[in-house]
Amino acid sequence: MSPADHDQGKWAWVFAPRTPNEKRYWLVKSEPDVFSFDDLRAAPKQTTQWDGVRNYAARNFLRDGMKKGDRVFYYHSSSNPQAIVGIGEVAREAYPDPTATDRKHAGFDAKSDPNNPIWFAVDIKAVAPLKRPVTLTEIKANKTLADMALVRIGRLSVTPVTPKEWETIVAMSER
DNA sequence: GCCAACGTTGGC
DNA sequence: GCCAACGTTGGC
Repeated sequence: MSPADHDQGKWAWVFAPRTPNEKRYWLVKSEPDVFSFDDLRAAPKQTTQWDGVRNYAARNFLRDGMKKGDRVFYYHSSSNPQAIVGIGEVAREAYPDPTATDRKHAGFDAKSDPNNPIWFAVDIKAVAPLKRPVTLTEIKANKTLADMALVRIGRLSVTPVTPKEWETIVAMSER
């Protein structure tokens, strides 16, 4: 798929050309029992390889949308409560997901040819925890956030966030 | 190309 | 633990 394939459709803005120095925003999900925001902060260089994405829509956001320096909300799923708990940044843009071509790895996908990979990873680095977590309940209760991809397409592990949504949630975390 | 069966995610 | 909302697979 080439970037031109993203020109149409609902998410075209996510892939559209950027103005100089434009930063975009994303949300990534992790189960805290598996890898929490604190785990990320404790990792070497506070950075981890964000691999294991096996959904094409999420893959496209990750591979074609995310650029180095973009900010990401770090969301804890399947936890109590489900909430955005921290901010990270894209430390390295998309590269072939090594877990997809590793026969011994649970994420192995026989369809992914190492010479023509299907699945991609980025590196995510911790920036700072939110002053307080912003819960999914609060997000759903806020009309400004009704169109947020997190709410609309809940099961995706990588979703875009608009600047307005970003601002709104950061403000919520500060009061 | 249609669609039923199945698998996965993740909120509840 | 249940189930809604998908995406994927494979028979036809």
